[in-house]
Amino acid sequence: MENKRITDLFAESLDQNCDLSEKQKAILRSSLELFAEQGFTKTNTSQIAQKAGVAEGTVYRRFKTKDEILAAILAPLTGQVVNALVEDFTQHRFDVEYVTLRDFLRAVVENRMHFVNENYKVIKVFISQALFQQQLVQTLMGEFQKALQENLFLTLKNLKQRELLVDWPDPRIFQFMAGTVVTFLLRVLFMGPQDVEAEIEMTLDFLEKGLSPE
Amino acid sequence: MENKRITDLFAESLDQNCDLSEKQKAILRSSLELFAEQGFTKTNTSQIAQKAGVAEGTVYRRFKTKDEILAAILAPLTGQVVNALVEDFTQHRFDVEYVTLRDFLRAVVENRMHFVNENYKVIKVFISQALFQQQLVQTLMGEFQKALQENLFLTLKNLKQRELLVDWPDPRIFQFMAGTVVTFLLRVLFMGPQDVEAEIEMTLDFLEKGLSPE
Amino acid sequence: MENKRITDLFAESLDQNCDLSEKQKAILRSSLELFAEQGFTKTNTSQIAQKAGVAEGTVYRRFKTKDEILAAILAPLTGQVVNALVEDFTQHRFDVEYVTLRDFLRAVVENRMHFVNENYKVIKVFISQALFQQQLVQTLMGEFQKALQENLFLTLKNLKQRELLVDWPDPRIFQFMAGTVVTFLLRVLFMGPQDVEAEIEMTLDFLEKGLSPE
Amino acid sequence: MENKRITDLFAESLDQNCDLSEKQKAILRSSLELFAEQGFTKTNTSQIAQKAGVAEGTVYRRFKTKDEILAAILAPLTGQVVNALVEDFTQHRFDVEYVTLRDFLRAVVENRMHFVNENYKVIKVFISQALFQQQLVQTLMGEFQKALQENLFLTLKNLKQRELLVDWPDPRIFQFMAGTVVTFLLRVLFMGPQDVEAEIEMTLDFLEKGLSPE
DNA sequence: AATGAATGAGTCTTCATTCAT
DNA sequence: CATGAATGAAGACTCATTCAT
Repeated sequence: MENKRITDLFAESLDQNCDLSEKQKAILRSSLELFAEQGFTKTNTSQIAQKAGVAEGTVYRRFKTKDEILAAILAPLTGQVVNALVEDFTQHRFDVEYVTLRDFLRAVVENRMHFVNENYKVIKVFISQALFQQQLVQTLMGEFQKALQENLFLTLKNLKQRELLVDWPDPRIFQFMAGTVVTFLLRVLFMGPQDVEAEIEMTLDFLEKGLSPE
Repeated sequence: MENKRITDLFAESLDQNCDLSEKQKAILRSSLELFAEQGFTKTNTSQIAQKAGVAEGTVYRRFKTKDEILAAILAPLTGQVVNALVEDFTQHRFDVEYVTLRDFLRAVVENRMHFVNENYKVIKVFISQALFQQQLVQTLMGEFQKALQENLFLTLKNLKQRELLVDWPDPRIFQFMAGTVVTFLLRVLFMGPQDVEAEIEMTLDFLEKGLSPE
Repeated sequence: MENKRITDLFAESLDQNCDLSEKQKAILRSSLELFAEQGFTKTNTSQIAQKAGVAEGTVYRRFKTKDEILAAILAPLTGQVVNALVEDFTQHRFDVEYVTLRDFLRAVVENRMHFVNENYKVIKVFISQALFQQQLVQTLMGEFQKALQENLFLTLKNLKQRELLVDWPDPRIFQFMAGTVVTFLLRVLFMGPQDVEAEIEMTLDFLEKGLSPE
Repeated sequence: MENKRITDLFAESLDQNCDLSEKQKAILRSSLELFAEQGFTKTNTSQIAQKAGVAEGTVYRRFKTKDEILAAILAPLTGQVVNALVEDFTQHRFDVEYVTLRDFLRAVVENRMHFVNENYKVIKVFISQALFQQQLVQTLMGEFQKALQENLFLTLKNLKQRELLVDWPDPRIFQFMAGTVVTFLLRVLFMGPQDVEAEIEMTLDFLEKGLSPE
């Protein structure tokens, strides 16, 4: 299922990365924990080494600098994940799968909420860094825009043609959908994982109402 | 206008604070600038002093620690601002001013967008701190909840009674409205100030549609 | 009486010093308090100013440096006081006054104990400085030796001639007498002023026994 | 010989402390040297590092703060030493060893003079700190009192029974003996190590005379 | 004369990074 | 490969001293 593909991003990403030894994986896992808990700058390399159960020198065998650890953690986000995130909308399935607008909205929003729930630590670290590094956002957004164009927007076009969706510009529609996920993200970031099931129906009520054709 | 009350928070806060000398204000201004640009930990006190045009020791005359500078910058946010942010909705005006749902939504959303546009630097610094300091969010949210209860939710009740607003729980309605502002905020944070006028009407279209009575 | 002359050295010294304004005296008084409480290096000029009730700049009007304050406090010790300390033994009085060895010992020891009791703060500051400044001790000892030669040792000679005192070298006799005062001083330094009357008789018992002719 | 047990405290303490590396011992040695020469506050960490031949950061690997270095230097004084200092007087030996009062006095005073001579730097640092930290004295004195009660005072009792010692209260007798050592200490502190042999006999003459039974 | 804000050299301390073992 | 002691550059903070008002 596509659900699988986009959840638990970090653990999977570690497992797939075969050129990392067990210790090196431990280092990244520990780093993520600490960065998410205290922030990047407040975390020092001795804490990382200790939590990973290795010597401080060992950290520097694979990662030449502390920044390289951060990069290794954020890499999946800017790499394969963006694709996974929009991959749901490949043309071949929307006719069959999205019979109603709500079906479509549910697929998109629910999946992203789960993604947020399961990867909020990486996201937290990413955001804290992106706030002060324009380039991080640029890169991610560039990838994202392209992927949106080639996938989500095609689906939107299809829905509009079938008169299941209001006839507004694609970016605007995307923005409103994203808004509900972002709101959910904020709650997760500041209060920990939330119950998706408890949120999803009311969110769909609102989006369906706001995005139905006039 | 109430518009004035909630915009350009930091500048106003500096002006009103009479127990700050010109140099001390310069220090806070420079600090905000640098914190928003590079983050708190990446900014060192010599940069602050240099940018403010004072000696490093001068920074420490008024502010005993670097953290105290940060606190002085964030103080207005958790203090007067929360109240100002919800103060607009005092009972005595909604009958007169908010003839339609769109009137109400416009007042709320437009004002918040302007606020975001003009104070995004303080907000950026606040968020970067709040990500790793639960307490900051707790405090702000505590204040915010109370203020919402006593102001916005009363207005919502009134609108529902007049059948101008869908009959959903107050927090859910607030969440959707906030979602659009938060989305706007993200754009401002990562790409700088945006054009409110260009955004507002389409946002209102969406909210009005999604929040009208069934 | 000579008792008066050597007690409460510091206050008297301040009063006699007519070229000091009231504020300047307050500065010295506060400094002594603080130096005796926390030590010289742990006391900063702002504390001195605050305790004296003046501005920090005022401190530097009369005293060019912090060290100069210290010097002004210790000056009496190396100046007039040494003389006062040995002045008791001027030749013209010992025949009359010191009928017995115990009379003599009592005069010397009791007076010094009172002196210690009433000036222990200055002494404390002096010792803490002298520990790391050979020169301070050199100066004081130089003065002291000379004064001893010209006064105390003459008395000792007289006592020996009258066969009231053991026939040991003068410096050795002085050393034993001083030893009892030094022991008293230590108690005062570390535990605050002591009861002289409670100590004096037993001390005299010991000294009289140890210094009587064989 | 018991002589060994109480002399050259600091060097012995370093050697016995196996959890200190050579560099760490060098740091403590250099620190003691500098503290004794200039005082604690006037000595900075870069001086310590330089004198020890290590980098400044190395100082802070083992000792978290500058104060911790001081504590590490003074630790032996308040710990093992007090016991060693009074341990000489265990009951089983005084009958045999101290045939005369002078034997006893010689053992006590001579040993302490040697101790003072060989450890005056630590003592100097201790005193400079104790002057402004009551607690240091409290701790040391508490230990000392107890040890005196259980050792020295027993010996005094025995000597009195054998009518070799004047029948005065124990603390008073101790005070007079200590007085001669303290006087010796002062000379060492302010003028460097002294010749014990040259002092001891005349000191014993005096003490023996002053403390013999009437 | 008095003030107290301003100064900046100097201190303690941290921590990313290196390297001999 | 792994270790962890060693490094030293850099940062937060202090405080004696100056000077315009």
